[in-house]
Amino acid sequence: MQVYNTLTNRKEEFVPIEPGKVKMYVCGPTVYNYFHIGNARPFVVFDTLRRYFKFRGYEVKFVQNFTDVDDKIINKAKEEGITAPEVSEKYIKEYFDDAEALGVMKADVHPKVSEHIPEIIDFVQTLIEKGYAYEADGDVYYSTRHFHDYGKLSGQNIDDLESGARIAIGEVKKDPLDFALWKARKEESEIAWESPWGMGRPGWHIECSTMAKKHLGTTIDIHGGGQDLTFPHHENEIAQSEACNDAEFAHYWMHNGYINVDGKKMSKSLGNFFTVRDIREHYSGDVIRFFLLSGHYRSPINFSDSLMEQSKQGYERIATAIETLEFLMANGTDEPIENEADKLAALDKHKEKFIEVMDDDLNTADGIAAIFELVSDINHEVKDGTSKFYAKEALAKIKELTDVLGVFSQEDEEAGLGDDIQALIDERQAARAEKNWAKADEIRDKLAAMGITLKDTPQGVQIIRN
RNA sequence: GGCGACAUAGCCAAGUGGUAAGGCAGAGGUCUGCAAAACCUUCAUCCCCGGUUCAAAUCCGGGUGUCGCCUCCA
Repeated sequence: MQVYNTLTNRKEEFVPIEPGKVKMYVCGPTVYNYFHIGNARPFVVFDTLRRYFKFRGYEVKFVQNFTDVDDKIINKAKEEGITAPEVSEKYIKEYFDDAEALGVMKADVHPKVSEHIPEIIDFVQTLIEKGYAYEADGDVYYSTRHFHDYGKLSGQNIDDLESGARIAIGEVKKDPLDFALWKARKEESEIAWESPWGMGRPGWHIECSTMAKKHLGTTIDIHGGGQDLTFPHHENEIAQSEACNDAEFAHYWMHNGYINVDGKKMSKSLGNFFTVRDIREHYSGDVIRFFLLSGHYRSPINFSDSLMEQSKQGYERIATAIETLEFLMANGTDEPIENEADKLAALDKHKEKFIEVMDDDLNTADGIAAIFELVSDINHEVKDGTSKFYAKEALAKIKELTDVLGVFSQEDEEAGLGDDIQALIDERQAARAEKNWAKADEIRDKLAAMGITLKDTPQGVQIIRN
């Protein structure tokens, strides 16, 4: 498999550290709010990568952190008059709610900063001992210039960076490029832990270095995140981890592109963001996921109502095919259709195509196209009805691929039809038999208003719940 | 100022040297009591200019435009 590596700015053949195994670390959310669709992109993209690796036979250990100690959380707690842990707990719960809707699987480990303070302190201590960090008034800073590889990920030259860097008020850094590993507590009310440097809390970057090391070891295969984390966050992680561990931190750095609104990056500060929670009011998590995978993960994608609508329509095309096959599994013929086995075997070319394009740096846009072509071939066959067996096998072929993308994989509970609804359907069938079209249509409209769509097929009435 | 990305049909989006995937929308048709779904047909020469090549959307050079990172940010 080829993967685009930000470290080298090109696609590279993926070679795992341990054959057959992949160790992945993906930066997770700071839990102070519902996440927006821009935040959702890396969750979905790297979940898809994880699923694809599994599909290809790898054993994957996937770690995604929760940043539950942070200025934004502290501020939110102040605003709402509750404690910081209360804020983070709430939004961790909300994260799982939205993530589940998006088909994002739970990580093998979801480490929290608050549960790794001793490890973080040890990590910082080691950096101080090795001369990469220094304490100043209860803060601890990383001496960026001591790390000779600084800038290797983002392609920045340390001297060019210098001119843009600033020392904020209250900071006591020796160099503008130095960044905080540990921050001294400013107010009594702030959440803080004891440390060799007094009461305080970890800086942002140190947590990922520490938690990745603890749960995945000193060198990992893939580190993922949004493009905006490349600098400074990931650059700093490299500086910390490689200085501390004397080992390469990650072999492959993968970054997803942004979600744009009217051509501009969606961000909290611009206020042009849409939370997944809100979008879910109008579109299912599955459709949102389908939308996110409709372009290549490194390309920016626009978000808008009409684009969501387009994605939904495309999604429906696959959904309809699945529904029809499920219907035919019960209502198709028992007799095999002509050349059934050959026709099923011929469908495998789409799976081969799917693998070919997904192997090329996770080209989900092409992967979806392969599924569309598979659906198209199946629809062609289904046009005149098929056997139950064909329907079952064809459905399995679609599901095998959609499962990798993480769509159509959630079991929708098969709630039985209410007696009243079944009665209406029976009544309509009777009306149709009498050619009482007015009455039949009236009942169909009535059911439609209740969210039940009826399709009159040669195999009988197909009932679709919306 | 430094670093980087992108520009393909009405819309979305693959394709990075051999003559434009796929989806949405639109138009016409088949099927259907009507519908829905499906199926068939139809719908681009790839921002501009120059170059390399037998051959370029794809490589090189120059423009133009859009966006991003360099500050919290997925």
